[in-house]
Amino acid sequence: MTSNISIIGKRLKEARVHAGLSQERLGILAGIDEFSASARMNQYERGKHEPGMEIMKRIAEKLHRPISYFYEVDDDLAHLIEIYGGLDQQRKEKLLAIAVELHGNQSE
Amino acid sequence: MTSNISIIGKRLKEARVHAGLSQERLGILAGIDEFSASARMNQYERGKHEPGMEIMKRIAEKLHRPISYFYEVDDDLAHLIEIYGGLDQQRKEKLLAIAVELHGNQSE
DNA sequence: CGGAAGACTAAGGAATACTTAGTGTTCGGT
DNA sequence: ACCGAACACTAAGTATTCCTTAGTCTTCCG
Repeated sequence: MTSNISIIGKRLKEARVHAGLSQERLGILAGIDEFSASARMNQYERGKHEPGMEIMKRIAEKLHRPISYFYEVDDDLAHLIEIYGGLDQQRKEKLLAIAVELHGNQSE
Repeated sequence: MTSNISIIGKRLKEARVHAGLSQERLGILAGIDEFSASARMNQYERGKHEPGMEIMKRIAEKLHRPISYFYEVDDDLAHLIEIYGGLDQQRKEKLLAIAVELHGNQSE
């Protein structure tokens, strides 16, 4: 069992397992034809093929993560993105405001 | 002149113009062959074709943004990602800690 | 064991991206 | 206004990658 080669595969697996879905089921939920869902999702997860953005958007929805999560290579940033996606609107705004402020007083 | 159809195109253009680069120059910097750099970058920016993740990584580097920035559809989150990318390590950690905390006291 | 469920793969046909060879467009200089 | 340069943009064909099909392999549990 070799380690994951692609970032998309790594993120996909983490989020799918967390959601308690099989590769095939997730693919079907995302609108992939039932006869190819298993193969396609496996190819994405193993890094054999890269999904297009349209299907990736639908997968992200079903896994309750922002789409950018699946493309981020930095684990800390991926984590930040994941958390942001789970916040309510008020806290999203607050977090963004804090980020802007942190950025501001870095420049001077 | 119609508006941008793809998210990648929109983010790409914003970041490229901000960096003061031409489509061709950016493509060459990202390692694309000089004879096709202009066409390819234009196709990405107009949403005609989708770049693979490898080339997208190199483009992101040259534009000093995290790769996830180019895939995020939510403008606020894209902004957060952009800011995070520009912070020093200490502030990155601080921001992530704040996010974790915000997430924590949301649950109870 | 036998069956079911999930993970995974090779191979070929289908779809998409990349290269080539240009045409538009904009703008500064004379 | 004209010219040239730089940049933006595009059609079309070839090259490359993905999607579908048709399975195998593995694990688990009755």
